[in-house]
Amino acid sequence: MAKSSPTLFWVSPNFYDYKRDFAKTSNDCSIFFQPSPRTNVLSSNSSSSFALIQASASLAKTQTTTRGIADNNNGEISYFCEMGNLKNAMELLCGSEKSELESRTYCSVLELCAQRKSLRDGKRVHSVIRDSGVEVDGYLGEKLVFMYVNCGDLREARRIFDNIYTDRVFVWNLVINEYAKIRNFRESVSLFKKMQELGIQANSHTLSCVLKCFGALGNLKEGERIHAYLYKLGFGCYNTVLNSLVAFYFKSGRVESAQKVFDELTDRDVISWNSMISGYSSNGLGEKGVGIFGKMLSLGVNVDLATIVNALVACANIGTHLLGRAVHAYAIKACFDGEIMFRNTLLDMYSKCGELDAAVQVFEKTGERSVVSWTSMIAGYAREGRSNEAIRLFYEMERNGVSPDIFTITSILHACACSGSLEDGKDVHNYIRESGMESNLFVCNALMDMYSKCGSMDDANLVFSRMPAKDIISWNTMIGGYSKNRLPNEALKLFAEMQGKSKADSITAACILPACASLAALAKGREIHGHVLRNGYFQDRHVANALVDMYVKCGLLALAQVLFDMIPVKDLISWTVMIAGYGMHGFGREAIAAFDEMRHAGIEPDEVSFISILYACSHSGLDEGWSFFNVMRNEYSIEPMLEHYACMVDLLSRTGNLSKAYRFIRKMPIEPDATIWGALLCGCRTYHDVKLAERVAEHVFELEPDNTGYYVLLANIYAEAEKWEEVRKLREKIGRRGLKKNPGCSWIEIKGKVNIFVAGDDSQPLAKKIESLLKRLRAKMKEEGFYPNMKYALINADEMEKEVALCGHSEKLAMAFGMLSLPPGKTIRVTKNLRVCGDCHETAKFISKMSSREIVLRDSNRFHHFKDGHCSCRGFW
DNA sequence: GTAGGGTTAG
Repeated sequence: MAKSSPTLFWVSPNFYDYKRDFAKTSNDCSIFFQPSPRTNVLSSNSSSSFALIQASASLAKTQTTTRGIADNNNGEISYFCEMGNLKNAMELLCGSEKSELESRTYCSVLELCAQRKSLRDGKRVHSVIRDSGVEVDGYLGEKLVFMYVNCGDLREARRIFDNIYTDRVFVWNLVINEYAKIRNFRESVSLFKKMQELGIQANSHTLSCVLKCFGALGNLKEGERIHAYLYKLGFGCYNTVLNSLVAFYFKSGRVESAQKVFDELTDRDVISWNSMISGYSSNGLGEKGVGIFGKMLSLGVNVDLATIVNALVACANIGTHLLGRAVHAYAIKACFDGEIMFRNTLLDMYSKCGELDAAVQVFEKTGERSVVSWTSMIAGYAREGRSNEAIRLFYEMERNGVSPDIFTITSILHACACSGSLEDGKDVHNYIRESGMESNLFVCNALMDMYSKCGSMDDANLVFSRMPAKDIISWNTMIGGYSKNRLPNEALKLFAEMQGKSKADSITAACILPACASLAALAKGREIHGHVLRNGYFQDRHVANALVDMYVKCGLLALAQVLFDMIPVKDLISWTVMIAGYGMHGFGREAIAAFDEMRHAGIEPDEVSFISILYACSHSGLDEGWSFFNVMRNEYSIEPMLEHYACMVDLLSRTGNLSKAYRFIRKMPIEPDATIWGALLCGCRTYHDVKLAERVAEHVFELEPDNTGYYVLLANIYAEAEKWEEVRKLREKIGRRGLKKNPGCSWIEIKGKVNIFVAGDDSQPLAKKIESLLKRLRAKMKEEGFYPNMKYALINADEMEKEVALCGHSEKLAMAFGMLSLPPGKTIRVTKNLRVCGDCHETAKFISKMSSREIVLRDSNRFHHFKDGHCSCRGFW
C-alpha cells in the first residue's frame, strides 16, 4: 500500500490497518501533518491597551476634580481603583470619615482586592464596613462573597453568603464552583439542591459545574437527570454545557452517550474536541482518541496545547511510540515544543511506550524541568525496574533545588519497594517527616507498601498506627503485607480489627485468604468465601484464585477443584495454584494432566508453574519430572532456579538414585543451598544410607548451622541404624553450638477455634484424656503388630534424645484431641509446622483404620490423607 | 459585568 496522505491517514474508518501500515512504512511521521505555526500571543502589542487605561484614568480624574475638593473621598477612591492603585485606594479608604463612604465605593475597592487576590486588604475593607455600620445589603454582601471567594477564603465567603440570602444565580454559582474546586463535590451538589428548592433557576454555569460534580461523585443517575433538565431550560445548544455533559459521560464510563452528545453538538469548539480525545483515552480507547486528533487536523480545527497533550496521552495509552512520534513532530512544527506541559507529557508518553531512551532525551533537552518532569522520569525508571536509577534521580532532583511533591514521593517509594531497598526507603521516610507530608493518605499508603515489600512490617505498622485517617487501601496494604510476609496471625488480627471500621472489598478478600491458607484456618476461610459470594467478588480473578488456593491448603482438594472449574477465564495463576494443589495432595498424574491442559489452552507456563509441576512429580515419584525439567530449559528458555533443582534432587532421592542425586548437585551451575542438600539427606534416611548422609550433612550444617531440623534428621538416620555412638557425638556437637530449638507444633481447628499443641505440653484442658487415649492406642497398635519402629525408645532420655523421641508428637496430641472433640466419622484435619514424624505417621494410619475416619494431616511439606490404614503419600514425604 | 466546559505525574 502506498503512503497515504495525511488526511486519508487520520480519517480512516479502520484505524488499525493504517496503524499497521504506518508502522511498516514510515519513519518520519512529520510529513503527515502540515501545521500552521501558532499565533504568538506574546508578540501582540500590549502598549495600546496600556494607553487605553491611561486615557480612562485621566477622564476619571477630571470628573473627580470637577466635583470639587470639598466633596467626600468616594470619587477619589473609585478613581484609584480604576487606576488599579490598590495601595492609594486603601490608604484613602482607611483615612476617610466612615460615615461619608458609600456602598459603591466599598464595592469598587472589594472588586480590586478580588482582582489582586489580596485577602489582607479585602479583610481590612470588610472591617471598615463593619465599623461604619453600613448595612451589608444584597449588593455589598455579594461583593464581599466575591472578594472572599477570589481571595481563597471560602469559609468567610460561605459565612456571609449564608447571611445575605441572595437569589442571584451568579453568587450561588460562585460558591458552588468554589466547593467543586476544592473537590468538596457533595457540598456543591447540596447547595445546588437548596438553590432549586428556593426556586432559583440554574444557568449554564450552574449546570456545567453540577455535571462536573456528578461526574466526580460517580452519580450517573443524577447526571442523566441534568441532561434532561438542561434541554428543558433551553441550554441544549450551549457548547459549554454540552462539553461538560460529554466529560461527565466519559467520566462515568458511558462512552456511547458521550459520543452521541458530541455527534449532536453543532457548535463544536476546541474544548469539545479535546474532551473527546481525553475521554477516549481515559476509557482505554486511545486509538479512538488519536483518531479524533487526526480528524481535527483533517477538518482544519485549530488545535491548542491541551489538544497536543491529550493526543500524547492517547498515544501513551495505546503504547506504541510511533504515533507518539508523529504527534511530537507535529507539535514541533506547530511551535508547542517549548511548553513545559507538552515536554512533560511527551516524556511520559515515551516512557510508557517503553522508549525510556527517548524519554531521557526529552528530559535532558528540557531546560526548565519542573517537578513533573523529574517525577515522570523517576516513575519511568521505576516502571522499567531500574530502581537504582530512579533513586539516583531523586537525589539529583533534590540537588537541583526542585522540591518533591506527593507524586514524586509515591513514585520514589514505589521504586524503593520494587528493589527492596529498605535503607533508601527510610531516607525517603525521613524526608517525608521533615517536609510535613507524613499525614497525607497517599504518602502513608505508599510508605506502608514500601515497608511491607522491604519485609519490615514493624515499620509499616508504625506508619499505619499513626495515620490520621485510613482508607480501604491502607487496610488492604497492611493485611496483604502481613500475609505476604508470613505473618498470617497478624493479618487475621488486623482483619478482625477492620470490621466495623472500613468495609472489606474484593482486594481485602484476596489479601486475607492467603493468611487463612497458610494457617489452614478453614472456618475463617469459609467465612470469607461467604463474604465473597454475597458481594459477587468471585468474578475477580485474584479472589477466585486465592479461594482455590485456600481450599487446597486447607486440605479440601475436591472443593478447590469445583471452584477452579467455575472460573470462567483461568489465568496462569489459576492453573499454577491447581497444579501445586494436586502435587501437595499426592496427585501427580492429575497435576500433569492439568499442566498439559493449561498449555493446550494457550497459556505459557512461567518459572513458578514449573516449580509446581516439578514438585508434583517429585512428590509422587514420577520420572516425567525430567521431561518437564528439559521442556522448561529448552522450549521456554527458563534457567532453572534453586527451587527447580531442589525438586529434581528430591525426585532422584525419593526414587533411590542417591549417588545420581549427589552428582547432580555437584554439577549444578548455581550454588546449592541447604534445601537441596536437605532433600538428599531425606533420601538418605529413606534408603538408610548412613555413609552418604554423613557427607551430605556436612554441607547442610555448613550452610544452615542453626537449623535444628537437620541435626534431628541425621540423628534419626543414626538411630535407625542403631549407631548410638554417633548419636552421642552429634549431641555433643549440638551442645557446643547452643542451638535454638524450633519446637514442633500442631494445631486443629474445631468450631472455628484453633487449638495449638506443642510436643510435651500437658497443660491442655483435655491433657489427661488425650494421654490415656494415646496409651490405649499404643497398646492396641502393639497388639495388632502395627508398630514397626521401636528404635526411638532405645535412646537415652536426655535433651537431644528427648527431642528426637518427641519429634512430631504434637500432631499425635492434636489428632487425639480431634478424636475426642469431633463426632464419629468426621474427618480430622491437623496442621503441623514441621515435617510429620515417622511414628506419628504410623499412628495416623492406624487411627484411620481402627476408627474408620479420615485424617488429613498437613505438614510443612505436603498433605497426608489417611484412610483405611493407608496414606496418600505412599511413603513419599 | 463579574464565572464556566477539556489539559502532564501515582
